[in-house]
Amino acid sequence: MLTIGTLSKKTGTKVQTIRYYEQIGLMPEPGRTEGGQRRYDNAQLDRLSFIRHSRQLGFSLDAIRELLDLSDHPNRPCDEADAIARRQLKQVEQRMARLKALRTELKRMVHECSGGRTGDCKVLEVLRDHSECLTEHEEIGA
Amino acid sequence: MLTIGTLSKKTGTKVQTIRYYEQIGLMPEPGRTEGGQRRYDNAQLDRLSFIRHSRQLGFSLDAIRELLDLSDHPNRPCDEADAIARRQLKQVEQRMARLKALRTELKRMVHECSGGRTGDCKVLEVLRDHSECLTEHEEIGA
DNA sequence: GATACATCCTCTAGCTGCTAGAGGTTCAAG
DNA sequence: CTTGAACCTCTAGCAGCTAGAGGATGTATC
Repeated sequence: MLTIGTLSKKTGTKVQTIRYYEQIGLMPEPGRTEGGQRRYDNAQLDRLSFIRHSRQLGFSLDAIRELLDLSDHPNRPCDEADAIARRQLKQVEQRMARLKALRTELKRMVHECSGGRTGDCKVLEVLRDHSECLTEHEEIGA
Repeated sequence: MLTIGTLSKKTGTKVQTIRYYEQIGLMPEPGRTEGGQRRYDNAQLDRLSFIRHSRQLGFSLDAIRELLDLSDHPNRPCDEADAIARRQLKQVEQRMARLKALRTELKRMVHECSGGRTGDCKVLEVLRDHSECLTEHEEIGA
């Protein structure tokens, strides 16, 4: 029987976050002591590890909900899990492409700054005038 | 004299967002008509373009606040603007590195999935057991 | 059995950066 | 003068947590 604190340490998830996962139905309601404190078993530890690892790989909580559901039904075909992972991969690739364009632009800004007064600062100038950019970049909402 | 809608179209910023920027003090309070509607001038259009462009380059609203302040004082040395841009560049590079590790892992997961039942799905298996990962990856909070 | 104190509990509010909607007013064209 | 698009304010919501108040519990030690 594990306390929430132990679970927290074992998975690297904050105590508050574990309670939050329970609240949104991602973690099941655990057993309680007479005094009302949560006690977990190993299955729940595994589940939290799964969640945590999926988060590290960038999956949304909604995607994780689906993945957990699939994981709970070993006899279903796994196309769906595969599709979710592919979707995630695609997203990651898109984000990388956008970041690449940003990096180019930022590098250029920084390299051209000559260290004078803000009045002639290349960094600020570029921000003032998008037409000075070589690449299209659209980071907002990434 | 520009309406908020015109400003919105010219900069690609939603009307609500412009009002939000005003609320948090990023945009100045504009003049108003007798009836209470906002009217902007070109200086304010420029300012919003600056904000918008900076957002596209991934700067936080706090960073933009600093950059705007620097831009308003052309006689100060521009080291600071340069530092903010360098910081941003560093962040972008860190995020790219993290995404790269993720991509590797996701690719591997997807390629190894043989299309059977969820019980033997490689995707789910990897999520269950971090030790199957080749790389360290820590996306959370990216 | 008493005491200390770390850990637990619930609840509310806050973070970033918007976005959406309700319910009502103003402006400009015809 | 009427219509209808665009404006106004206000509140609440999104993801995914995180922090803090104010109090109860569990366990180790004496």
